[in-house]
Amino acid sequence: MNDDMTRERDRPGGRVTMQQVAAEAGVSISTVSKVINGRYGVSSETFDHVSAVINRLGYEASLVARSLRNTRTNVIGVLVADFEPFSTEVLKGAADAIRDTGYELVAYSAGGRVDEHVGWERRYLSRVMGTLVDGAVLVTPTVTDVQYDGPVVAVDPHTGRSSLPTVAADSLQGARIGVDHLLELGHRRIAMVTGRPDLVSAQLRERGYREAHGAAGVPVDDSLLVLGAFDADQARGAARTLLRRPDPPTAIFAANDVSALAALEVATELGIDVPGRLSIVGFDNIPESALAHPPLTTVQQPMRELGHQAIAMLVGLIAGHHLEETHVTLETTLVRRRTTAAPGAAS
Amino acid sequence: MNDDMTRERDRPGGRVTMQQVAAEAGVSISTVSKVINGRYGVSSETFDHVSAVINRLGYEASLVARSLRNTRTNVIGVLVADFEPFSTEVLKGAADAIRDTGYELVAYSAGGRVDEHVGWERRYLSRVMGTLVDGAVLVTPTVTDVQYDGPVVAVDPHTGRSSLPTVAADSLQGARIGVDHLLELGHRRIAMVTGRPDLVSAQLRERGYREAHGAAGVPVDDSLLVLGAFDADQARGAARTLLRRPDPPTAIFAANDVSALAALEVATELGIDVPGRLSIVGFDNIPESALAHPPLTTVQQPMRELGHQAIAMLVGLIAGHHLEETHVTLETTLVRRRTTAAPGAAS
DNA sequence: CTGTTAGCGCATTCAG
DNA sequence: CTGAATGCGCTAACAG
Repeated sequence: MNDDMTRERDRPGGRVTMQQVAAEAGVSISTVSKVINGRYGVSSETFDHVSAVINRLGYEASLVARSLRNTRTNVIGVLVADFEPFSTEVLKGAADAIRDTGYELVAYSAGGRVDEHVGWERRYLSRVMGTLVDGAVLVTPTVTDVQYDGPVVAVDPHTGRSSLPTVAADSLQGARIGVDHLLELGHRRIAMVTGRPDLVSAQLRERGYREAHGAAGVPVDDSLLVLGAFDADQARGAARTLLRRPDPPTAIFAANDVSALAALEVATELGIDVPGRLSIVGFDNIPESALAHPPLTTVQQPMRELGHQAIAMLVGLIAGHHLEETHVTLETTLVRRRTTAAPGAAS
Repeated sequence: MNDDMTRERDRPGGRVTMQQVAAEAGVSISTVSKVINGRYGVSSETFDHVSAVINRLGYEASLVARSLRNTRTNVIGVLVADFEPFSTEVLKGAADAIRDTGYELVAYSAGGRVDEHVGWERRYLSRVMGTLVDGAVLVTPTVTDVQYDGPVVAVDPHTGRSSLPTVAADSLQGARIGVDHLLELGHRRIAMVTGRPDLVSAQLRERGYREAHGAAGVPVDDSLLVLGAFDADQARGAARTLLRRPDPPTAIFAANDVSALAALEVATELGIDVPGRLSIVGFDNIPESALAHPPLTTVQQPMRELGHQAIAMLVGLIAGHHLEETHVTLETTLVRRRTTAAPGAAS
């Protein structure tokens, strides 16, 4: 602890302000501002002097104060409900895309306490748009009335007609190939752990599930569809319900990998061999899915590419460009690993 | 005159301000502020009326303006050089830890353009500390003089004695078990693709490599140590140098998984069978490592736990608690997959 | 070339 | 109980 009063750091965290730089350099605040922003109208002598003081004090302009004053901040926001595998993959793609744009990236999350208030994206948007960030990418937004007139792009968006530009994977096609794979292996009792009903992606996956059955002439048993809501806990419950039935399914198609991994966990817990007695197919191909035992067969969606595209569109929007495509859809592919086999192929 | 009363939404993004709420409700700005912050001194009548207007307009306080005014923001910052596998895993752990704290999380990155200015963390810190965030977690900071007196915790920190509290995995022990594994398999010419020399973790991994050799009585050939700097491109170059030697090593120990994966790529490219003619061991166990062909044998460090611990320490720090341990070290374990075998075991 | 002034959106005194 | 005034750190007009 030093008692010396020579330092005038009053804010916690030891922030140095322009005020202090100006005082130290013996000039006015606005002169410091000019030096920092490289504005003309400063003698090279003062410039050097002030620069030296700035370096010595380690001054750096407060993002917040600057944001409040300026319209442009040069920062793009990625708004997520939580940092989980899907959103972080999208984030990696966004980071990749932003590298050459000159923008900085801020990812913002309320820490998963989303259910408290449906419509978190609306609140987040109000909080940061127009001040902290120049534009925002919304990852899996839930509400239907995000009628925002600023530059905003949604990834894997909600139900309902949205005026927002969107980027999403082709969930319908993806579910088709996932369920077709199971059907081709000979499965006839295929259960589904469904996703969050408010998300378009979840609805399409269920539709794909039904269409695949229809195309194969296999009737759908509606009691085999259980809500998993893209949530590990809920999906575990759903899987338990399914697998404890007197007539359990021979396969489970899960609306996302987190749910599929949960189902795999439950199967192991109940002593059900996978893929011997139960086949499981997921959706997403999050990196974690390859780490499972056995590694998960899943429908891959290009998560990073989703983030990449969203940033590209957003940057165009901010620049005032007109978007060619306002609703971009990316393809999915099947990744065969070890959780699927023909039914009754007990090991 | 009252020209400013007629002002509509001038900010882009359609942000609603207190100004507009006040005008719409026919009250003053300070009354709106009181309603929002639940301050006493407002009649329940006005309270209800103003609340109604707030809901109708969808008003939400600007994070930026509020940050500027208040000392506390209830937001914690995670500052990263880039959103890559390691930092995003730490981020997941941080998100997990923050769930019950009431804090929100902001992850900030300059978009990988770090090399332009060494010491990015110093700048980031100045930008956000004391205004946007109440405290910060620094992921793999590089400079040696981050002498910040605010609540800051470093994950996998830099070289030199740091006054900052730190959280890191036991790199020395990790490197020991990784190299021991190779030694036990019978390898005697083990190369190492080293990490970023400015990071303590990288130095310890090299030391572990040397100690393992010493303990086994196997001399170290210094020409077998090549700089990879935790960077994919650089590691690829290093691996190429190593594998094109007339007397190539029979195994490579890489300072992190990104480097190991790069080495694997080069081996494939050169037609060298892994693990038949070359064994590879990585460090980190990022999710991607299991996706490789063949899946990577690696030393796992608890990346999420790193983030979790850092947040726990930071929250304590912000609350003014005294830290029990200022330098936390977590254990590592070996994950055997398919990139290691006895030397000369050509397939 | 430099300093003074006026806010950005909000929370907090302190008068009325 | 309510509103006008002040300032957080900064930039952009405008004065000197």
